[in-house]
Amino acid sequence: MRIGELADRTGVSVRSLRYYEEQALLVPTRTSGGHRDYPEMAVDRVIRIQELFAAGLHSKKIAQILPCMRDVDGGPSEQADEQLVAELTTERDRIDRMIGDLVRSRAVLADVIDTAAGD
Amino acid sequence: MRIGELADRTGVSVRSLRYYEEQALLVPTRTSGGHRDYPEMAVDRVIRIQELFAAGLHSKKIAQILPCMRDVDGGPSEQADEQLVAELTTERDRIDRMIGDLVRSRAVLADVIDTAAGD
DNA sequence: CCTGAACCTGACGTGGATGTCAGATTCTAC
DNA sequence: GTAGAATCTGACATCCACGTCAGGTTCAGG
Repeated sequence: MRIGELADRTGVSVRSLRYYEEQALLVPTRTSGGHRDYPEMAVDRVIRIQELFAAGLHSKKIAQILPCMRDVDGGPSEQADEQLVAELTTERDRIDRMIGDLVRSRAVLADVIDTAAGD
Repeated sequence: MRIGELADRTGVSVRSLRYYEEQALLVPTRTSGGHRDYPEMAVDRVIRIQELFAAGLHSKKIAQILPCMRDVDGGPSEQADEQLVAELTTERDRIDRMIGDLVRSRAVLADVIDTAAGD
């Protein structure tokens, strides 16, 4: 599919999709005229990439993770080496703390909203 | 307490604490010589601020939220107006989606780690 | 063909929290 | 009072995903 359609279907901007290619996160094939051509599975991949960005990961690390993901269409993948596993463990722990922060912030907002409404 | 001690006790940099003052998130009193002087409750407040930053809120909105928080030492507070409640509701929903993203990303990382370790 | 929509590359701009450095002043302990 | 640590102000630097604009090319329908 073309880049515009992928953008529409994922809610991600065309600019961002070009950025993903630049960062080697999602490299499409090209039509004879040079236009980007994405496969169906790109939709899922874009969503995963967005989730990983939301979790505070940088594009370089995402590029390392993607080939190690299991649920990737088209079979298994690479194996994370020792170095990467160590880094991902650190990231995972950071995400755990971050989830805690979000849950507490969520509660704060809900409380402010409720206090204004019910009171 | 002095800014350095507050930084040590919260894990937040001195630079950030000065930024919080600039943004009216946490305004300390001053010693006769002009040094910042923070009360005990500043420790909790800094932690709350960090959590709200982690949740993707900007300093301007945090500045609006802080006076409306219930758990603030020193009694109740202001009431969020209709406009603010609407904005906070949007933010709350965004945080809910973000938590979902983080949980899924966390699972992806854990899976990559496990796959590399156990396989 | 021909036109308008969609896409291309390349480059520069942006926002926001924070790092960092310089030069001056204040605090603390002796 | 004096040295050295801590703090002060002000300004500029940084990171990084993404916005945006310019000028040109490709694509799809009539």
